[in-house]
Amino acid sequence: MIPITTIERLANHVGETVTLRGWVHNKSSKGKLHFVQLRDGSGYVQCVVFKGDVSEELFEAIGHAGQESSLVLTGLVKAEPRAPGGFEIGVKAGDVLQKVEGFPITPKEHGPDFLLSHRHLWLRSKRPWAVMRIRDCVISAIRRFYDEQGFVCVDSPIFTPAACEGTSTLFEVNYFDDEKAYLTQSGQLYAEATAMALGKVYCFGPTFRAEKSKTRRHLTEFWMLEPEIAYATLDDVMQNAEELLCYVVKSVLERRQTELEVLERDLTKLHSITAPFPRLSYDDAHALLEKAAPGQHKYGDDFGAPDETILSNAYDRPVMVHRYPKEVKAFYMKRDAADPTKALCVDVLAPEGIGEIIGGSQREDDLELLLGRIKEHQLPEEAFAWYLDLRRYGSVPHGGFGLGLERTVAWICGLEHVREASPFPRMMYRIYP
RNA sequence: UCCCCGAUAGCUCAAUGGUAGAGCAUGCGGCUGUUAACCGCAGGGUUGUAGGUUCGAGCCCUACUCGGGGAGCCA
Repeated sequence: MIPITTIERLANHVGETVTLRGWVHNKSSKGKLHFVQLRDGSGYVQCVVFKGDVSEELFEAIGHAGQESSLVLTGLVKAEPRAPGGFEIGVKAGDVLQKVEGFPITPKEHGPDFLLSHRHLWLRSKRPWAVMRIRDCVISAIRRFYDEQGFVCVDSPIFTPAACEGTSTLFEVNYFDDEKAYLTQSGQLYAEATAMALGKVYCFGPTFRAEKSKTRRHLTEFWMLEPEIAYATLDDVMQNAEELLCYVVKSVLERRQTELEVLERDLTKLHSITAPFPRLSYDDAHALLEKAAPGQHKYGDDFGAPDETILSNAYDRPVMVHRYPKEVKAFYMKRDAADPTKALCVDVLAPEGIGEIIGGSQREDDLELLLGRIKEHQLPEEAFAWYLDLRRYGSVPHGGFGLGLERTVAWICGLEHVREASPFPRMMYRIYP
């Protein structure tokens, strides 16, 4: 009985005859010899078909099988230095399930519009393959990290009755009677409720922003991880974020080396991601900017994209900027007792121009102060009644953060644009496929 | 919402206002070590849409549509 295996596991089968099931990634023929670059989802391997080794029919069929033809091949696994990847299959038998002609995505250059319109097929290319496998590794590392620390995954709802922060543009859903509903823009408020119930929690799910943003850092729909920790201070939140990022990067380096090579990622940049990350107060960050680009940043304003670029380029690892002026931050953030003009918040800026990958804070835990802010921001008080209950019954210091999955993956993979970090990216002018 | 850029063969692009081209892909043929193979032959076009200027528009002008990059805002 010939074992069926995957390309990923070929190293365990050298010298054996195995069966692989996959697709033609590329092919070049040299008379009585076909080189088939086979892909099966787990990897890529070269299969060599000599005319004398297989039936006349199979040799002909493989000769006419274009890119993405589906086929099953059986052959001897050899270590072969001349082959890409180091292994090669000496094909003895097989079957072409479907012969394909004219697969649109050829091994040549393509523009972003064409590729995005063919995303369902583009995913079969090597780059997306590597990115999706790293994305998966990031997700599982995140879950493992929190699982090991005793966090409970409790997901927040996607439909919400009101805006979380009251500022962003939301997607309206017309379904619920007599009441407007929206797609969530953050699961945080609900995570605060579950943190009061279960202690240490996180939610991890899709998030929607209807902002008319058109940059390489923006998606209309993206995945966000939001841990929330009861009895945590801002320092605890920063430490947790730092540990998480180190754990995730280490995990990718250990488990996805081949994929990082496919992406030609500079590994030294990932190896330097170790604790401690630089911690910079807003005031220090402003001073740094004044020195680097005098007059560019106005004290009191939030940092713009050019400011963030300067700040992140100053370090070889993510930089944590904390204690922003309260005016530029959300209503639910607690004030710094040492300086009431500042909020106890932190933004983590990834290196290499990806920008903010984490935004977090210690939350306001005082009922009266929180109520005052809701009024100040002219938010609908009724919609926040349940949220205020959390400060009415056993309020404690607590905090958490939100991590943008696609931005994190884009940073780790060294991608130009976050859209490549999403299997089917949704953007302002793109909903297909 | 604002600023900048683009749209020509399936793809990536070229074409001084004067016969619309190349490479790749596709099909057929050749080749026993290819790595985006190579060689030969073949098919492939309402130049995004609508209007205008001109003897003549892929090229100049106007509007629109679609897309890309960036700003603001954010993860």
